[in-house]
Amino acid sequence: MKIIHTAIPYVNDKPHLGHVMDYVIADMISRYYREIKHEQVILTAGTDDHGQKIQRKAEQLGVTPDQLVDQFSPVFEDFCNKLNIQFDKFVATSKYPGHKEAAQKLWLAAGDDIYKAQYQGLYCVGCEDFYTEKELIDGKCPEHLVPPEPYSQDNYFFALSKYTERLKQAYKDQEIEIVPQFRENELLSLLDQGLRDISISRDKSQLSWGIEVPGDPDQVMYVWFDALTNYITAIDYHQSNNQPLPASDINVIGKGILRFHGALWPAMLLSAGLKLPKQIICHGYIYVEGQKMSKSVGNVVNPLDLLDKYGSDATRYFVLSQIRLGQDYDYRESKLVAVYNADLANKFGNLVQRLASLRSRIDNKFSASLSVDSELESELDVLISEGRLAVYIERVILEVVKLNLGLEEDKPWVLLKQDPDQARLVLDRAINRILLINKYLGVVIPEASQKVQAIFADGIRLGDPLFPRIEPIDG
RNA sequence: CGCGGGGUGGAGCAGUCAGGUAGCUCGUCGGGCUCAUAACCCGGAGGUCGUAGGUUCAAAUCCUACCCCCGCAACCA
Repeated sequence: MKIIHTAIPYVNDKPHLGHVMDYVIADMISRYYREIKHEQVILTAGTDDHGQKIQRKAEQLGVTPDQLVDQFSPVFEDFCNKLNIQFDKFVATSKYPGHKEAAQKLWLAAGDDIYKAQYQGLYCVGCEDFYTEKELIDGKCPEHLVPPEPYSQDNYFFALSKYTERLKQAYKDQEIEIVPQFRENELLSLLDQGLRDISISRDKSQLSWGIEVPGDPDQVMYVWFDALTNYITAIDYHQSNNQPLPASDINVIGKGILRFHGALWPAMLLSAGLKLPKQIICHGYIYVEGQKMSKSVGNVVNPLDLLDKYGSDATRYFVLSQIRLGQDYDYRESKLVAVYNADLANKFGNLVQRLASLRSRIDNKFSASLSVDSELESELDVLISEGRLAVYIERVILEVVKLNLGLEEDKPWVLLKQDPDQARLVLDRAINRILLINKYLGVVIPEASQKVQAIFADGIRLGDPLFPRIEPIDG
C-alpha cells in the first residue's frame, strides 16, 4: 500500500497554476502504483480552512468564516476533479469529520514537548494580527499603513529545537528522503543552523476561527497542529486506538513549505510516537514570462482557463513533461502548444490514428493481446521512485518514436497490397505495442488513454484525431 | 565570507554524481514518402558547453578563482 499526500492550500483565493503541480505530480505517481503496479493507494488532498486571514476576509465580506470556506473549499475539490486527480480523501480542515479530534489528539500526544511561554511579535491593532518583518511595507502594516507595535502574549510552544539531532540522523540514515537531492541539502544546512522552538497557538481574542487547544478554552491552534495534521486525519488517526498508524510514503510539496514538511512535521510525528514519512517530493514554482505571477503585473494564469481551452490531458502532460524536478519553471502558453503538438499530436496521437486507419483496411477483427516489457517497466519503476517524471515521459515517448520508425521499415501500407497476412501480423504487433505504451502514458493523460483503449477494444473504431493539432503561438 | 539553483548551436532543455566521438524538442534549409493530424522519414547549416587557470593521454563533466541571472533567509503555507 502507498499513502501519498498533496499539500493543502490556504483557501483565501482561487487555485493558481502552482497548485496544478502538486496535484498532477502526486496523481501521476498514484496512478502508476495503482494502474501499473496494482498496489492499493490512498491519495489525499484538502484545504487549510482556518486562520486569521480567512477570519478577516469573512468579516470584510460580512459573512461567517464558515460560509467563506463553503464558498472556496469546493472550488479546490472541483479543480482536482477537473484535473482528473484521483484523490481518495479530501480533508477540508474545518469540515472533515474527525479532523478536529485528530489535531487535538496529536497535540495531547506531544505531551511535554508543548509548553507555555511568551510570544513576542509585531502586532497591528487595526488588523488584530501579528506581522513578520517581511510582510511589512516600509515597516508599516500593509492595510492600515501604521507601524505595528511589539507585543507579547502567552502562547503554547512546540519544542522543535530538541529534535534537531534526531532529524539529522533521520536524513543521514535515509529514513526520510527529500527529492531532489539539493533540496535535502538545503534542509540539512537549515538543521545545521539548529531549529528554534515555534509558537503553535494564539489567544482566542485574536484568532477565533480555529481549533481550540485541548484543556485551554482561551487558546486556539495556530496553523501547524491544525493544518499539518490533515495528513493523518486522512488515515483515521482520531480513530486509531492501539494499532500503529502506517507511515506516509510520499508528501508532494512546493519549495516554500519545505522546512515545515522536512523539519516541523517529522518532529511532530516523532513527538507523538508516530512514523516518519518516507519521501518528500519538493517541486519549484511556476513563473510567467520571466516574472512572478502577480495581480498587479496582470500575468496571473488561471489554470481553469487552461483546462477549458486545452483540456486536462494537455495541461497535465505539459506540466509533467516540462517541469524538471525541483526547478522553477517559466511558463509560456506558446511552450504548452509546442509540446502538445510535438508529442501528443504529431507523435502519439498521429501514430494511433495511423495504426487504426491501416489496420481497419484489412478487417475489423483486431483483438488485443498485451505483452509485457519488463525491461522498460523496471526502468520506469526507478524513474517514478526518484520522482523523475519528465524523464519517465521522455522515455515513453521514445518508445512511440521507435514504433513509428519501425513502420517505416515494415511498410505495412505496401504489404497491404502485396501480402495482407503479413500486413496483419505487422500491424497487430504494432497495435499491441502502442496499447502497452498507452498504458504507461495513461498515468499522465488518463482521458486520452481510455479513448485509445476504446479504439482497439472491440474491433477497430476509427474516429476523430485524439489530439488535433493546434496552431502554434509565437513567443 | 548566510543557504541554494542556473549560465550548453536562434529559443527551451538533457548530459555533470560514476571524465573518452556534444544530444533532444522547436525553428531554419534541402530531399523523400504519400498509410497517418500541413503528419511522417532522410539529410544539411548552426555550439571554442559563463570567464580564467589547474589535474589528466583525454574535461561540458574533476579542482581553484572570478563574473552574470534567479529563488530562500525561520513563527512566513
